[in-house]
Amino acid sequence: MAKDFPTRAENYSQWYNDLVIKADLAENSAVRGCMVIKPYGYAIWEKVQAALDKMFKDTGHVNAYFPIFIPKSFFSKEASHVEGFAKECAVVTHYRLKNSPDGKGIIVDEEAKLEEELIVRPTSETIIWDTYKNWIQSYRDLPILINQWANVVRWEMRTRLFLRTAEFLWQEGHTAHATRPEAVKEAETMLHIYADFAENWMAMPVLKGVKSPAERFAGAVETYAIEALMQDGKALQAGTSHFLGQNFAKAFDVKFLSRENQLEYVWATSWGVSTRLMGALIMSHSDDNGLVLPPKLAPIQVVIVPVFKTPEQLALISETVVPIKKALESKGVSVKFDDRDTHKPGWKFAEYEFKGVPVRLTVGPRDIEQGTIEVARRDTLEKETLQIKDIENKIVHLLDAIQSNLYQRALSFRENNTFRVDSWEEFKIVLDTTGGFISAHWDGTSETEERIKEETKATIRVIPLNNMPEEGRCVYSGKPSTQRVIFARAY
RNA sequence: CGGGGUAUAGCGCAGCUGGUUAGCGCGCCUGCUUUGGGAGCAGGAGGUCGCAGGUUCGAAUCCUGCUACCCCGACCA
Repeated sequence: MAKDFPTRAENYSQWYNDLVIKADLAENSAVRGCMVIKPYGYAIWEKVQAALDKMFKDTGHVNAYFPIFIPKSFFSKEASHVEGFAKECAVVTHYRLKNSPDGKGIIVDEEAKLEEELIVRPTSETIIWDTYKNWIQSYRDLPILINQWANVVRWEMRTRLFLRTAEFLWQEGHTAHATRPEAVKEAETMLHIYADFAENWMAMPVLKGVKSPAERFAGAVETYAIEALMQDGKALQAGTSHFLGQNFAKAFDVKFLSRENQLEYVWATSWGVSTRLMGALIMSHSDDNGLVLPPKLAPIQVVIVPVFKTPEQLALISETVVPIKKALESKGVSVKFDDRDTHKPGWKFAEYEFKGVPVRLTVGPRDIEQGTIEVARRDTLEKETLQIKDIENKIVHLLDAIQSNLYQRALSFRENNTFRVDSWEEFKIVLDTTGGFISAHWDGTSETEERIKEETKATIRVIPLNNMPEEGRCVYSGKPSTQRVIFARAY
């Protein structure tokens, strides 16, 4: 048990906060609401980026970069978009500072006021569509399949490391298409890529679906989302993909001549995942002993801890261990051999366990004598002593086993915490006891959704894709319903 | 932006009904013994007590103003 670390049962929220800090992932900065992502946390993010970036490129997308500043006037061009973001924008109004007349410090030079204020991007649809206008004249210019990796700013009232910060890192894809079906298909393709990444890299099962109109992205015709269930029974929106229709094309006047020589508006999508995925990753697998990382995203997959008293012993151990390290690395496994003599083995065990390193190998004098090695896995905390022979292949298989065990564990947690509910009483009981996903009938109106939110803080997380039609009565209003939707309290 | 709270060593805190030299735990440094689950002992370094002003012989302690942060709401990827 890690010292000075709360259990999940004691206080889930504090457990999360402490974990992020003590596992050295991130910390609060001098700027309110903005985090410093520390090297270990950033290394995980880089793995996330690398995997996603490859998936995007494999599906024909290319990267580009657009400005961090957006002229204020751009924002007002799409009505629902501005309404959605206006309340959380950082605005640049001046471009120069000067020495304060009273000699104390430095002040804004009022003479250096911008003609037009600049918004620090909360998302880039507007600047990008203003740009696409110049790039698109013909159906031959389409599709445009661009992604950018960037930082964005949303001036949130209350922030939490990774889950909600005023500045965050993300990728945003912005595509332009000649036809509606092609754009819809793009939005769905990207949703499936996100789900694939969540499940196969993060080992995090997700529900795929569309958002209700009330939860839809500002400016979208349809918002697709992947939704994951955290260990405390709350839902987390892990990624969104939007079919934007022709809303932005109309707002920015982006038209093209079709094959039929018709002037038409362009169809659009946008899609994104953010550093919030880090929060999802942490809350999906970690335990009361600290972080638990799926091998595919762990910066260090295997750590080797030598047990030694003298430099001679360490040299002897190194002779055994260094070839193992090289053999593993040649199989694409990242290995750290921690031969520091400034920390004791017990300290290192605790340290790497807390940081979620999937596999730990321990080699000491006993092992050298007997040709063995101790293998400890982080997910189950099991230890066993194995013969060194063929250890590389055993480790590679173990990493795969850990990856799939984490997924299975998270999947059964979700299954055990998903409830089919048919009465309002039961609906409230589930929320007040276990939490989790609630599959219930909904009459399809925003009024009912709003009432449920007011009374229980639960919202519709997704209307699942490929939902089976089912006659029923709305769990709240009792009105006829044609399908079940997923409710939960959410982050 | 409403309601509550806090500010003292790198971190977490005590001291605060005015009174010596501001203390404790963790961490850090040195030495010796240790090293297979966060070692022990000894010694040591580290502070404009958030900022500005006031009361007083004397202020971390009392008063006023400011600032920052935290918690609970409203808002949210």
